[in-house]
This record gives sequence, C-alpha cells and structure tokens, in this order.
Amino acid sequence: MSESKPLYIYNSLSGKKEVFEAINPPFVGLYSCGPTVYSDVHLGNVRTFLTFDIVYRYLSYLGYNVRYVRNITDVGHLLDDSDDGDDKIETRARLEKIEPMEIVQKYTNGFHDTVKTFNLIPPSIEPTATGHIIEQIEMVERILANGYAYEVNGSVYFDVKKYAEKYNYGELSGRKIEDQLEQTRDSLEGGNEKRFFADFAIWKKASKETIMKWPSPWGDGVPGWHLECSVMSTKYLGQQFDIHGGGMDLKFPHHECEIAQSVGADGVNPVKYWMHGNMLTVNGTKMSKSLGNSFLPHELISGDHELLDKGYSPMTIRFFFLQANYRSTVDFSNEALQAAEKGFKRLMNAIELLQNLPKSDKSSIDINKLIQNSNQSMNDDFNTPVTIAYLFDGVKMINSINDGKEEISEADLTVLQKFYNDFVFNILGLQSETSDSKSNNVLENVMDVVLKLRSQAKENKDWSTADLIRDELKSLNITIKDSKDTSTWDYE
RNA sequence: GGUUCCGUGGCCGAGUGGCUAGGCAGUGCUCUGCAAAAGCAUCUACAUCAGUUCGAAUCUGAUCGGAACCUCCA
Repeated sequence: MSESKPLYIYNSLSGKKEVFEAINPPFVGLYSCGPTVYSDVHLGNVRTFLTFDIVYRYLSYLGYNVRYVRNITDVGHLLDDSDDGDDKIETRARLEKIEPMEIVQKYTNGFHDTVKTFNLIPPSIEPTATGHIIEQIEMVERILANGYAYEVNGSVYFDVKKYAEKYNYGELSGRKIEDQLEQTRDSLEGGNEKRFFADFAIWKKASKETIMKWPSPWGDGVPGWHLECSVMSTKYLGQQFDIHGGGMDLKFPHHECEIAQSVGADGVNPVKYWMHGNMLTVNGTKMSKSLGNSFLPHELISGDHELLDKGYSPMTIRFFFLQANYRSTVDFSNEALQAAEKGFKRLMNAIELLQNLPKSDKSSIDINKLIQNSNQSMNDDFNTPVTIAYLFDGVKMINSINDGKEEISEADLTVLQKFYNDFVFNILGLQSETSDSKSNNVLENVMDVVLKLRSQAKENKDWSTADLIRDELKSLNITIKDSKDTSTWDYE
C-alpha cells in the first residue's frame, strides 16, 4: 500500500494546497477554536468540529502523534467593542438568573454530549479561557513591552498601525487596512478609546457590575476576544505549531488578530498551516445563532423542527457532512439528508456483508487500486466526498462477490476488511447504528423465533399468517427483509 | 462600498484542458407467493456571452445570479 503522493493541506495563508510537513515529526500540534459556552452549540458548529475531527483522525492514521487542543471559551466575548461592552455569558446568566459559571458548566456539558453523539474524538487538551488568565495578562505585558499596544483607561489595545509598519496585518485574510479605512471612519465618532479603527482590545476594563473579572496591572478587567486562543495554543503546542483550524467566519478578525498578537508578543508567526471550514447554510444563508435559523442537534435527531420532515440519526448527519468538502458550504435540506440516510445505510449493509464474504482461490477484483485511490483522496486535503465515492465502488465489489459474480481470495478479503475498518470507522469516524438497536439480546432472540414461525407459515403456503406477522411487525417499525431462503429484520 | 469565494444533471455534491466521481430520486431487470427490502444495469450536466486553444464545463475577460467576511458567531 504505497502512498505515491504525500498529504496536501489547503493553507488559508497561501491560498494553495501545500505538502504537509510536520515541524517536529512524528509530533503534530493541532489547535481548533472551540465553542463559546453561552448557549447550545448548533449544527453549524458541529460541522466545523467534525472537520477537525477528521484531520485529527487521519493524521493519527498516518502515524503522527497528534496533540489536539480545542478550547472552551468560558469568559464571554464582549458583545461589542464600545465602552459599555457586555459579556455574553453574563448576559445569559442574568437572563437565566444564575451564576455565570453555572451557564458555563451547563453549556459545556451540553457541548460534550453533542460532540459525543456525533462520535467526535475528545481533544488531548481542552483548556478554558478562565484557566489561563495569568498567561493572558503576561502576553498583554509582552505585547506592551514590545510597543505594539497601548493602555487607555484600564483597557489595553493592540496598536495595529504600529504593527503594520513592520509586519503584514492582513496576511491571512487578504485585507488591506487602507481598503477598510474609508468605510469605518464614520463609526469612529464618539468617545472611542481606540487610536485607530482597526485596533482591538487585548485587555478590557470591567465595569462595576461585571461579575467575572480579574485583577491586572491595569485594574480589574477581562481578557480581549482574541487573546485566549493565542495563549492556549502556544502554551500547549509551542510558539510555532503545525495546524490551526476554525470556521471560515473566524478568519477575520479572530485569526488575523491571533497572528498579530503572537508576532507582537514573541516575534514568531505561530501557525504553519491555517485551515478553515466552510459554513453550513439553510436556504442559502449561513446558519447562525443571531439569524435564528439554526438547528440544534437534538432537533435534527428527533425531527422536531419546522423545516424537517423527519428526524435523522447522528451518523446520517455525520455522513451527510462528509459527503461535501469541508471547504465548501453545505446547504441543508430534507432531500439531501434523506439521500445521505439511504446512502449511509447502503454502505453499512455492505460492510456487514463483508464480514462473511465467500472466499475463493484468487481475486477477480483489484482491491489495491481501491485502497490506493482512497488514500490518495484523503491525502488531497482530506477530500472525504471522493473517498466516500471510492468506498461505494468497493460496495459494488462486495455486493458482486456476495452474488457470486466476482471472487476474492482469503488474503485480499482480510486486507479489504481492514481497509473498510480503517476508513469507515477510524478515519471517517462512522459507526454502525443498527447494532445499537439490536444490542438487546432478548429482542434478538424473540425475533429469531418470530421469523422462524413465519418461515414455517411460508413453507406451508399459509400466506395470511405470514403476511399478518409482517404487517404487525411493520406497525412496530420492524421491517422484514425476505431473501431467497432466509429472512432478516431491521429496526427503523 | 471593500475583500474573498461560488454558480455542475430532478435533488445533494466531486473533479479535470481532451478519457465526463459518487449518493438519492427516475427507468429497466434480477430475486420473489405477493409486497417490501436488497442487488445489477441505465438516462439527463457543467449560469450567460465572447476570447485563447487542434480541443474547455475546466484557462482569460465581461455579464447575470448567489454566499461569507469587513460587528459577536464554527
């Protein structure tokens, strides 16, 4: 199984696919921006986390020792950059009349449940912003010491103009400060503390009412929006690490600011490969909390949502996402989900067949090509839709072998079984869902009896009894599948 | 207004300068007491207009349409 081509990653920094070369092989540092835990994560969030789950899984499969860091933002980003900026978590806490940390705990728990439902592997480290206040203050101090920040009134702002004299502010997002200047000048009026419109807070003075605040050299306050990721990524992965991921919407300003902060503090560009996952859309517009068009995972699973005809299982949803490239938007629709549901079922059925395929002396099919293609598509910037297409080619092979139209040798079968196990379960992270509902041994045994009775009825040409059993089971959401001489069943 | 990206068959979605993924739906067939399920086969495409080229859906330009970011958001 030789990989003729190395892994390529689309680097947002260069806008090109680049050969992936780890900074310190076999180790790889992977950082992904996690959720702000002030409300439930929605499906769009899940998609991004899934993207980096695939990255994590595939790099691990390739033999890298990956340290995966995904943060929890538990001090709310300021609602806006004005002086009366408020904190999302605190706002929510007031709304729900509970402690801010209770909010944090509640939605962190919810996030963990969700992520588990979709079979995402937990990160190696899941640091919280509040757990790294000291480091954040230290970073502010370093930036100040280097002259790339200034203090006003207990708040500290990053000096973008100064930074831009020496470095390229906008290298990631492709933005030029001059381009934005004209548009924003109007909104600069009023008592803004910032010297320059593009400056951003790295430490923000807290008002008297603020509950969550920390002492600092500049008085009580809270860390700025972008600081935590800079601090936690470099703390656990080093001043320069391999991959930083996040949603497309974080590219600017969040990630741009992260670069500026790290360079401003330590003079080092922190990230070698930036990866950005694209958005999940509904009717063509981005799914987002503020637009009110978001789906909560449990709504999708239960089907309890006005835009849904029915519910879809977590693995169906996972499969649905993986059928699109992570760099493309995915539009959400019932039809697409239904297609994914059936396709996923077809794939899983074939994998079940694969376990007991008839063996022959030699193979009439070329599984090496299949395996090589699959590896190569994953190496091509984690191209899961193409990989899945190859997996379906394999499905066709498996079914043909099962029908006796093609043959496979014992050695090849072992290889093929391992291949599907690796790709479907380990890399794509899918898991069988039927086995869950069949895990009930009692039900399984009872069904065996029922099917036996029905077979007997069929042998006696007692069609009415046979059909009665079939219809009654149907109303219990159990589908009987008749084949030549055996019957199987499936739970809907 | 600025920046970036996209426009593929009934639907979802890959990809490439010539050999036209894959899934779903449709159609035909096989299996079958019937049905379902399952399997096999098969059809329809590259927004519009111009240009480059022996050849473009793939490159260039224009037009139309859509999206994201520029303000918290994965």
